[in-house]
Amino acid sequence: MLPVLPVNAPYHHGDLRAAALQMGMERLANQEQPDLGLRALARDLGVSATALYRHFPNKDALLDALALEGLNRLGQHQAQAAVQAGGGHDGFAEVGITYVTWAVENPALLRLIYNRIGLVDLTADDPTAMGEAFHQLRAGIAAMMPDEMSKDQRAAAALHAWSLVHGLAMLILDGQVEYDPAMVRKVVMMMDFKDN
Amino acid sequence: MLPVLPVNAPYHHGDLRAAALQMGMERLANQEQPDLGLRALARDLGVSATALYRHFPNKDALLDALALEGLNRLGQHQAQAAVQAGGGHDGFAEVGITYVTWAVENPALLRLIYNRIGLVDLTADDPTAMGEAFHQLRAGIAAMMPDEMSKDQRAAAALHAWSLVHGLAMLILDGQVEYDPAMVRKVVMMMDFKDN
DNA sequence: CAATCAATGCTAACAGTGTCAACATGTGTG
DNA sequence: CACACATGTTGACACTGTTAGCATTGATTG
Repeated sequence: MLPVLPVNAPYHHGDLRAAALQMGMERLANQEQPDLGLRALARDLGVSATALYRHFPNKDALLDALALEGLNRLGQHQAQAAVQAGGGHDGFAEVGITYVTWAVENPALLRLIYNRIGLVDLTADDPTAMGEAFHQLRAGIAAMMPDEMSKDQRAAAALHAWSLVHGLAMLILDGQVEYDPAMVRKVVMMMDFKDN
Repeated sequence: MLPVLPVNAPYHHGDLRAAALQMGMERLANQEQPDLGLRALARDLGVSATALYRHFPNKDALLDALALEGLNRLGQHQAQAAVQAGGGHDGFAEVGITYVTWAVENPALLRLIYNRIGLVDLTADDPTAMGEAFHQLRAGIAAMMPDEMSKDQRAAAALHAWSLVHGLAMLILDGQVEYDPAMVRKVVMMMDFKDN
């Protein structure tokens, strides 16, 4: 939380952009409702509030950068879980459990990701970095669906699975459901794709 | 959006509390990202900003009141859907589809509900009105689970179903998934409880 | 090496917010 | 009628994001 001294200091006060992002990520990791205000961040960085405007056009851009970093971390985490878990129903369920677990361990970050993604036009011609990272996450989910399904079935099944784990994660994050790893496993394993 | 003249005017300027809530609900119904600021509301109500403090201790209390109203509407809507749909797998799926549809039609309100509920202590001795309304929604879901299940199974199945529809609704609201009623039906109908 | 220039940072200010204290006004009751 | 209380207003404070203008540092170039 104290001012961070970056290793690389190419400019007269250091790599402020990286320092700001690092401090933001720390807050997202350590606090349920982190204060990501520009002034508050700048204060704890030992810098004037307006200095951040040399690195981000506005507050939203800073939040987007944090969300992108989080999205990349989530994507990596999920991809790694996918190779470890292998295929089949149980393997896929394992990946879903991983998603919920990550959400529980990074509540503020996950919330930021989805808050920010909601504002991005995912159908734009020039896809943003965030749209790109998000697309990869989606593709990873779809790739795990059973081979014998038709294309439509796969799409529906992927959405079904994603909705389930995302909804469960959100309910836990919002405090409606007490977090219980055994319960999470039970609920996710319950998933089966009725062929109708 | 213009100043609202209440029918009952028991005090010298009218029932400001009801007028504020009504205006808030209108904004939640008509705008994706409604401005629920105290000053903005008061301005459009034709009243000074601090007047609202005679009816709500602070801004959060106003938001809570709006969320409670939304929660009650959602609960009523779901209860009605439950009696219409009847029992069984298809009946339950119908109720789930109703949930998603309501969410799509009331995006800002649903978001407010879940944002506010996250801040409520649902295990408190003196349950708030919101905790109460929320508990009823939960009970309604659990009551629809198949009779032949054990208590634990029923709890898991209820959470499974709730997670699915809530997650699907959230993904649509956040813009990751295009809203398509047929797709929603397909995804929800896919639900089946594997007995493991 | 010295001069220039762009990158980076600072101060001051503006509009907006939630909130409090003090004052004003209308309403109902003894 | 007079009093008390509920309600509404004004003014102020601390906070926020943001912009304009000025200062400083580091890198580049003659």
